[in-house]
Amino acid sequence: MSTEIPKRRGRPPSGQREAILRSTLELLRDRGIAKLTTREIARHAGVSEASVYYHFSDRAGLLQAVFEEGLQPLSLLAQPPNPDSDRAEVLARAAQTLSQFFDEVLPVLIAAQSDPELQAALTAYISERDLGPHRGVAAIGGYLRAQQAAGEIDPSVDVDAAALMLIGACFIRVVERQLMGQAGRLPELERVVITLDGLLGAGARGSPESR
Amino acid sequence: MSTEIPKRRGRPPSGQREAILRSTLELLRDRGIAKLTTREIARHAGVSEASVYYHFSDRAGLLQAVFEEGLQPLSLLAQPPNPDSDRAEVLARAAQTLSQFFDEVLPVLIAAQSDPELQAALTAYISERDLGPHRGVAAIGGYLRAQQAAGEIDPSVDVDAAALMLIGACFIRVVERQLMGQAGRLPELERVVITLDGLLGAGARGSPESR
DNA sequence: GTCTATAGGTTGATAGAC
DNA sequence: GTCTATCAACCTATAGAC
Repeated sequence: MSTEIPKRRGRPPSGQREAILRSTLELLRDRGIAKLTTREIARHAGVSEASVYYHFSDRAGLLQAVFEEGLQPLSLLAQPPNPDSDRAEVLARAAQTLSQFFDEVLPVLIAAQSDPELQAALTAYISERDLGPHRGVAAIGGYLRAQQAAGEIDPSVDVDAAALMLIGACFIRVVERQLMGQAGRLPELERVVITLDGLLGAGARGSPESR
Repeated sequence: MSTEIPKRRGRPPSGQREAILRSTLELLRDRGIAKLTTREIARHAGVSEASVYYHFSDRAGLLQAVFEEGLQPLSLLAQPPNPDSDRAEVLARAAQTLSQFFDEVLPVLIAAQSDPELQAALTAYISERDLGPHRGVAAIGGYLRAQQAAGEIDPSVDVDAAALMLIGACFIRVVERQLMGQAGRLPELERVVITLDGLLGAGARGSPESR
C-alpha cells in the first residue's frame, strides 16, 4: 500500500531474453527459417534450450516476438520527409531510407510466409498498427503534394502514384539483391531519383522541346 | 539395333509425377513451406509417400523441380511489348502482365528463402538463364527507347529508370496483397500507368505552365 | 510403378536438480 | 533463472511385397 514509484521492482535484467531474440533474428536473416531450431538458437545465444522455453511460451511465441522486434522499423515510415532542401535531395534521402528499411524488414516479412499461423500473426500486427507501403506513399506523396501546392509540380500530376513508383523501385532493388542474389543489373537508385525529379519538374519549370 | 523412331519407347505417362508437382506447388502457395511434408504432398496428390521418392530423388529434388516449374513464367518477361498501340495502353498491358507474373512467381521465390540450399539452387537457376527484374527493365525500357527515338519522349529521360519505377510499383502492389494481407491501400495500377505516361509525354507533347 | 511398413534421425517441449 | 537429461511426436527415406 505504499506509493513509491521510481524503484524498479523485482527482476534484475540478465539480458538472456534479448540475447535469444537477437540470435533468432540473426539466424533468421542469413539462414532462413527452415532449419531454425530452438537448439540452434540456444547454442547461438549461448544459453540452454530450456531457457528459451522459460522466456517464451513456445517456438511460435518466440518467433512472434522476433517479428515484432524485426518489424519495428516499420513505424519509421510514418514520419514525413523534411522539406527544407532541394527536391531531388529530399527524394534521394527518402529512397535511401526506404531501401535500408526494406533491407532490414524483408527477411522477417519473408520468414513469416512459411507458416500460416505466423502469416496470420503478421497481418494482424500490421493491420492493428495500420502499417504497410501506403504509409510510405502517404509520407512521400504528402511531401510532393506540398511541392505541388508551391507550384513546383504540375497540378495534374498524381503525386501518390509517383510516390508509389519511387517506393516500388527501391523495393524491387532490395528484392533483387536479397532474394535473387544479384546486384548491379538494375538502374541505380540515384538514376531513378534524378529521373523522377526531372519528370516531375518538367511540368512547372522544365524546358520541353517541340516535335 | 533397330532403327524405329516414331514409336515412343517405354513408359506410358501415368501422370503421377505431374500430380505430385502440382500438389506441391499448390500447397506451397497457400500454406507456406514450413509444414510442407512429403506425407501431406502425397496425401494431397492421392499417391503414396513412397511414390514421391520414386519420382524424385529426395525432398530437395522435388522442391527444386517445383521451383523450376513455378519459375517458368519468368521467361515470358523476355518478350518486348507490341508497339502497335497507344503508349498508355502498351504500358497498361505490360503492367498487368507483370503483376500477374509476380503473383505466380512470388510464392516460389519466397519459399526458396527458407533454406540456404534452396536459395543457392534458385540463384543458380536464375543466374544460368540470366533471369531477373532487369529483363523486364530491358523489355519496357526498350519500348520506351523506341518511343524516344520517335520523338514521343524527351531524349534526356532515362527510360530504364522509368521502366524500373513502373515494374517496382507493380511488384510492391503484389507484395502488399500477398505478404501483408491487405489490398486497396495503394494507388491503382491504372493511376500509376496514367501518371507515368503523362510524365513521359509532357516532355514532347505536353503543355507545361510557367511559374 | 505403386503400395505398406518401418528404420533412423530430428525436433519441440517438459521434468527436476541446482 | 538456468541448467542437464529425456520423452513423445514427427519426418525423411528405404526395403520389400505385389
